[in-house]
Amino acid sequence: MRTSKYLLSTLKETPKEASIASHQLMLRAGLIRQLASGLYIWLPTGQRVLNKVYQIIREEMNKSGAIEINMPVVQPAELWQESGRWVHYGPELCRFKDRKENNFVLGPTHEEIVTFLARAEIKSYKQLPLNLYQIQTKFRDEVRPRFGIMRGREFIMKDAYSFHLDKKSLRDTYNIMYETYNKIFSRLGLNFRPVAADTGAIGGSHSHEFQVLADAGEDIIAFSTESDYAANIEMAEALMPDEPRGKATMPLEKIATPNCKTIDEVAEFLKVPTTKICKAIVVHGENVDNKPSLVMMLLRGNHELNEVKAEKIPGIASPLTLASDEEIKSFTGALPGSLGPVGFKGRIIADRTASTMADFYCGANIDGYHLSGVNFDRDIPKYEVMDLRNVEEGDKSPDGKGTIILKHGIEVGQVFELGTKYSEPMNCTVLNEEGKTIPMEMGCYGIGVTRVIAAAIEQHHDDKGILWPTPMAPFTLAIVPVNYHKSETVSAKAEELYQTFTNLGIEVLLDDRKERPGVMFADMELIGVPHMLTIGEKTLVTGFIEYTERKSGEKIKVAVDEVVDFIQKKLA
RNA sequence: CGGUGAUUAGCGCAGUCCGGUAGCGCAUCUGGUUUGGGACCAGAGGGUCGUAGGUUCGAAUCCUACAUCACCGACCA
Repeated sequence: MRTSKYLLSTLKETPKEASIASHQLMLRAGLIRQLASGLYIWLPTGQRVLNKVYQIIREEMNKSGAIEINMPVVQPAELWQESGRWVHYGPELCRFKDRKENNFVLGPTHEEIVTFLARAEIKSYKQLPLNLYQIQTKFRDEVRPRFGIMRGREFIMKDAYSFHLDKKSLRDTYNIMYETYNKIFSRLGLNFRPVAADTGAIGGSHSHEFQVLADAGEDIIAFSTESDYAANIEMAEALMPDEPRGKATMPLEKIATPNCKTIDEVAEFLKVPTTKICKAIVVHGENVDNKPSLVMMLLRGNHELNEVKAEKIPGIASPLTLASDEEIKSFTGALPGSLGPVGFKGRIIADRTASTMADFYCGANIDGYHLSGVNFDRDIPKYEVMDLRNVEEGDKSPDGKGTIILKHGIEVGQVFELGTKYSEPMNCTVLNEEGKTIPMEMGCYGIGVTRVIAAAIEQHHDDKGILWPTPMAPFTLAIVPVNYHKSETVSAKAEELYQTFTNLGIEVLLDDRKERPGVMFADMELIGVPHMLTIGEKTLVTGFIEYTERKSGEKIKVAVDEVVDFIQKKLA
């Protein structure tokens, strides 16, 4: 490719809307342009990177035995009604009507469609197992799209769906996909970790996420200092503290805490640490007489409620819903800020750590008052104990080995065992060896293709621009001729090398613009071409061409007639 | 969904308080000089000032509504 015939579209200045490195660099290097919130156009350089990622994913997916298909973005609502997600998915699912007033959705994922396909095409266990994949556009109407391509509304995903006669076969394919994902992300040059994960809106039982470690990541991953334990914080179990609960020594007393709403305010006012205060959160439980019952969750003052854990508790409304001020007032007599378990008439669930507190402080269920000297059993006769909180750094690792450390991660892939979550309601069945009709076991496996690119840049950049891992780079070699338009020697050599390398199948970008060298160097570095040859008349007459490695910035003088060998060795 | 802020040339911004010919830097185009790290000189083109109303002789500027975009927050009791 020649820059003169290409759309380079680099920017000298950083657009103001971009706050993280990958977003800034993707705009500056001319990979993407924003069309509207969460919607992006892929420019030629970005498209080349996408193609690289597609290629690697296809190679590894095909090697794993998966078969490529393509399903529509626009999907009929009926299938979503069958699976139950028409009601359950929420406003992220973009719905619309066609001219005949039929309901449709823009596919945020494709379980319904692939299940429709499987139930029509697969009749016998002899056709199983089968793993189908596609690389295709998804639309999710995110509440808050941000960080450029990292959380867009429209994005490209590789999604695979596998079908099985039994759970063992499903687990086999799950393990194959787990290994395939390890291979794909390794080939892409990412520093990543597979971690135990929640199944979220997709549903199912067993799941891992593939997380690229980067400070800009929106997820938090819990690792053990000693073992290979790794889990999304949503899933990481907080163990029961080793130290048993202390004895009750203080009497229960009511104390005025005017204008103290938050734990911090109460702690400040009473001059006690937040670890001595009990936090009460009231959420919706099961419906009673068509009205939600209220459930109080208790946490130690410095801990955070883990919504995923809370939502999974039987009898808790899903999605997790906080009770409104009015509901709380009419049930307890007080507003949030003064709530506590003593005298609370509903179900009470205490976090494991909270359950070991003694002589603690909590809201009195009277506005402006708290209680001191509160103790379980004595003052709170009936309560359950469960794991409700987020783990924190320094907690004991759930596998008993070492302690927890937390890191930010960008989720680039996830693998699920779905079981029969879709096949059962959608009647996707097969005849087994005994001729009996049974629902197929299903797995699903996704890679955020566009997000992979943002994640790679987060991990690989410097103050000059992107440092692509070679397999992802839009071009492998840049040729920068100095005075291309003046010096016949320079232009002849540049053209000759351009032809030679192109014929060798190397992706070369020849910068034949009428620009000063500084401009060309800056652009090649910004878009992150891993290898660069600078062709200048001065070095040429002394028999050398200068090679620069993007990553290290190291410059090497290479004899003119050795340059082709030199580059080939570099790329080997 | 809540909070904050923004919207003026392709990009980054000034002008708005105090109404009176729409500006600056970069980018673009032309000519010239330059050519190993984002050059210089001279000239040129490019704007429904987010949209719709209103006030006024006159609105980028004042008022009202709406839209779009960004950032922060969403477990706080």
